[in-house]
Amino acid sequence: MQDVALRAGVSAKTVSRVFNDDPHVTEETRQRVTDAIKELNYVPNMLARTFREGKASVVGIAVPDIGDPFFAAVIRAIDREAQAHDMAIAVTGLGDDPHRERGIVEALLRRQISGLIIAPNSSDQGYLERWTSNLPVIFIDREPSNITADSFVEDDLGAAHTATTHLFELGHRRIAFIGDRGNIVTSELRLKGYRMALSEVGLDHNEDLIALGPSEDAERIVAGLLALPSPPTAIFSSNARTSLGVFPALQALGRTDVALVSFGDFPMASALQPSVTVLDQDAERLGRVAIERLLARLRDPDASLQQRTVLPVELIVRASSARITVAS
Amino acid sequence: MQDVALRAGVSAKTVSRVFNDDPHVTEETRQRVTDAIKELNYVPNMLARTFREGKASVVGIAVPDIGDPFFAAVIRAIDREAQAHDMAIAVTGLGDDPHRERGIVEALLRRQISGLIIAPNSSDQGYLERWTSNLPVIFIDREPSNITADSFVEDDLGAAHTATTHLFELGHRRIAFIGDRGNIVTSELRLKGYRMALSEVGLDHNEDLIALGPSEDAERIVAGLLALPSPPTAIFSSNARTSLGVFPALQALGRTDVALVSFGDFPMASALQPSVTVLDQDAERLGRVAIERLLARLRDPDASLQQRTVLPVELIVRASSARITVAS
DNA sequence: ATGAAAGCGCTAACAC
DNA sequence: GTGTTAGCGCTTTCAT
Repeated sequence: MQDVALRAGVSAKTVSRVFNDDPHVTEETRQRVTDAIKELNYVPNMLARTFREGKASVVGIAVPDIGDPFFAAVIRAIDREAQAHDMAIAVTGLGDDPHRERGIVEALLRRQISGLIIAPNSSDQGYLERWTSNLPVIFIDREPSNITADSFVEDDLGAAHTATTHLFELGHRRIAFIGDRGNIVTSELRLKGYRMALSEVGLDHNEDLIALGPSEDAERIVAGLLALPSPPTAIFSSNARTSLGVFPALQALGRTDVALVSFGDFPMASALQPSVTVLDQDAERLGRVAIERLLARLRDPDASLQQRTVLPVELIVRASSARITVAS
Repeated sequence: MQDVALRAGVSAKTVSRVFNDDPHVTEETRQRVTDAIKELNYVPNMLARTFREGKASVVGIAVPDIGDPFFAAVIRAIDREAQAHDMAIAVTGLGDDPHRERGIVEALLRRQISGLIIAPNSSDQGYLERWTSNLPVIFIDREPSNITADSFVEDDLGAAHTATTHLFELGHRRIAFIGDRGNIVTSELRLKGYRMALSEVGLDHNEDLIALGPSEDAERIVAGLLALPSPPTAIFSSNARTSLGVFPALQALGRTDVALVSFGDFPMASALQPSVTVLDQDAERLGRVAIERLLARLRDPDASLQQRTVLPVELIVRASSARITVAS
């Protein structure tokens, strides 16, 4: 910058002014500076600027798995909006181990990001307390624990309830629940919705029909369920990751007659045979509302906004839960 | 930091030393400082540190579409490795318009990132010239244009050739090519491989069988192809995005008898009926080699490493290109 | 309209 | 083993 100033015969401050479109610069001076910038190929050092400002214009994003189509879509939506506001996004995958969450997230926070959007993995975000005073934190997909912050979550309990009831109404009486460990609290809510629905219609809780395990084990889990003395006639797969394993497993076993509902849409769900009934979460919208709230908090940290927002989840009925005859 | 120093009765530099595990500190002093840090809840300002160093320990990643399962997987692989090296990743989506590439990428570069991994969209990266002198830039998925840099690309031409030949050997004589505009150069290479294969076996180039258009239009495109006087008996879909549209389109038309090969694997490809033959690109590996090269360049900018690496693409034959009778 | 000085938080270089 | 000084590139404040 000094070089530019020298070359243009002005002070560093004037160069700075030109860059920031400060109106208090003569057109002529501006021109001289602009030329010098061109000639020297000068590029302002963003790092110095953000350092000075004490905040990087970067939105931090932490999700369990960047590769998950759902989160990938969320990230894309956030990126789009961030770009429009000259902000960058720093993304980090939390991975499977809840104990690593804190370390990974704090590594991000140390970078003085201007805000954080997080889909947490662990069941305690108390560690964020010390950061939230000067940093907007928005929770998505999952409620925060041991801390208050803005959150946008799906109606896990309600949607699971809807799906389970849907299967019951089709005549199913033995409905299995398959979950993984990707996101413990969310899974629990969905399990709760499932249980609640069964209770309401007076179906016994049959714990054998509840199978939790890593999504890679889907095939084994499905096989186990179907080998039960009283096998399920329907499966509620509690997230898209498991569904990606459950469907092929059913297919491999030649048991596509077993009804299936997936919590979370996934690519090709409608093209499979049978097409798969899903609870659609609308990742795009989730990302959008999260970044919008983040920007709103940045503008006015103390604005009184509804803290907890539950986004509706839509049941898209397809062939995998068609009204078919159910063996009793 | 001053506060901590004061409280511990030492100088700022000593605090810095403690943080950086400088061995030249008495155990006792170290303890006092550590205590003070705890008490004051002091968190070192990453921004100041990186500013001082002149480089942010951030890997920039620019891809056409963050939501694309392929790129999402690449990003995940990079993130994993970056985390292990205490680096963050700043991701940005290039979008559909090649003209916006430069602006979006330079916005990233201005942040003094320590390296860039880019899957470019436009056909001219000359604008990167001025940056490459102090910044390692790694191209993935696509060769750079008008600039030399490390690159890791798939064997687009060869794989397209393989797929086309594969279809020919199954007896197909009218093989359509469907492409989109997501990544122009890559598409062209694949088209070239397709044409080359057809030439070699002495098949006329029938331009009617080559359909380019946005992947959202897949249904219309497929319908158009099948409505030709001499419709294709096989389709080569030149990327996963289009395949995601082509398959459902074929299904909707009740024409799953038309053979299909997809350049790029996609979720559920093996569970569809018929399961879809794909050219698998191994996103995971691509991300890994890219970040590894980036780190190598960071360590030694002038190391002599093979600049252009072509990664093999594997043809995974499934039912959609089974040896079936082909109407002539 | 422009400039001079000071400082953001940190650390390398050099004392002591 | 510890402290002092200086400066990274920029912008805010206050002069001029």
